[in-house]
Amino acid sequence: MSALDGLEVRRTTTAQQLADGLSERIMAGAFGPGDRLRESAIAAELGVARNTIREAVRILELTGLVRYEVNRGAVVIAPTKENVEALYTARERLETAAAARTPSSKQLDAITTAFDELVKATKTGDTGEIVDKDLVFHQRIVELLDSSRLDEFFAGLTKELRFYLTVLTKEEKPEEVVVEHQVILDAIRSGDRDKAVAEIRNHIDASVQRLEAML
Amino acid sequence: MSALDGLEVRRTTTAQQLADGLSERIMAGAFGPGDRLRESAIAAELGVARNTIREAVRILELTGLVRYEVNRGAVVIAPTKENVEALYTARERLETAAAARTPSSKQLDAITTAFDELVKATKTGDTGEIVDKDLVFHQRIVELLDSSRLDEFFAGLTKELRFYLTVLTKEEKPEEVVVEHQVILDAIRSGDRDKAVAEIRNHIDASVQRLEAML
DNA sequence: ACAGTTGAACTGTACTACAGTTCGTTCTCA
DNA sequence: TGAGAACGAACTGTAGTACAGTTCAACTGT
Repeated sequence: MSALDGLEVRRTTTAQQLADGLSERIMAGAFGPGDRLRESAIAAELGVARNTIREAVRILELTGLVRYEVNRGAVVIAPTKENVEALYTARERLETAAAARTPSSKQLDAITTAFDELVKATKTGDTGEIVDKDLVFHQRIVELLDSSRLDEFFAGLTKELRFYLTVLTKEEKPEEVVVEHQVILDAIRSGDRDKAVAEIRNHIDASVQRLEAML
Repeated sequence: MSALDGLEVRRTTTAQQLADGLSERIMAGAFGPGDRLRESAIAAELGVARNTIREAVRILELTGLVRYEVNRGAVVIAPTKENVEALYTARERLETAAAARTPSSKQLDAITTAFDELVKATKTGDTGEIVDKDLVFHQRIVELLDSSRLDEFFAGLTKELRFYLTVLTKEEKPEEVVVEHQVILDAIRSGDRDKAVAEIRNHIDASVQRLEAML
């Protein structure tokens, strides 16, 4: 801990801040899936130049929240059946591969802590908070793979996942959320790798099915 | 097969074309790793506006070839020890997870075909060609995961890998390349999943070690 | 109903301008 | 002579304007 900790002066660009802001708004539902992001409108509203908005949107593309279509600009990704399936399949492959590995004690701690925070969040009843902690829990699982690149990739998926997870979580009782994750945590802690993999597969399959039922 | 197949008019933007062009040049070594991409210079040379170059470079960032640093612009990724390790670790996790799955006969065919093409390429002696086919072979393995999102992610890694692989391939006899891959193919075809995983791990470990020896 | 036309809205790209950063070089003073 | 300050060129980040080409929905005439 240095005396200068946290003293950091704007190590970021306007475009990056815009990207963050837009990202939040999109997830908050200000733009529905499939909507176009109109550059001039946004630029005018936020008081920045259009090219800056364009850069921000390129950053959003990087995080997977929007896709570019030629001459139509940026479009918010839509939760088609195919998208959801592709997303959850990738998740399943990563998490099960992760669960098949032997965790270090540090990693085990991290997962346990994440679970505790999830439990705490369910008590507040704040959906956003629950979703956040839910995602962190799964991120910690993926970290068992010991691969920074895959961690980053999963973090990208996470942004999209939050979309869907928010919907799911609103439909579900907090206790259920806790139980589902408790099972996974227990399986991992028990050292029974096959069980852990199976439980994760379960959890994800169930989510996909509930999601698709809604679409 | 429609009568209109292949009839497609410029379904792409200048920025995209620039990104493709720059991408090629970077891989051909026109820019060394760690070099900065100077916007005005490139814009002037190619006769396009600076903001268009900026967009092109953002696309390059998307494919992972460059990274942005605030107030320094785009920098070609450098092959530090950490980078190489992170890249190859991700590769190893994906490919071994893939090899642990049971291939469909179609997937098996695809891998076999990829191998045959690799063999053919080694006979031409053209390094670029060999590297291409090598990468395709591994891409086919990853496709065993049945996840389009992971396929795309791996394709991204591939762009970076080509860098390193070109170096490695130049140092290696074509017959060795064939043998190394033959072993993997055989293991997969034999249905012995553990062996397949082990051989892949082997192959990748060997590559990393040779690479790091060079750095 | 429907093919064709039109026009507004918007994207893709170019050009200009300037403040703020970075970084190598020169200058300064001990 | 050498550490550090000051300078300046080169470049990035952002703003703003302009315009050609595309999309799309409304309008038109048949």
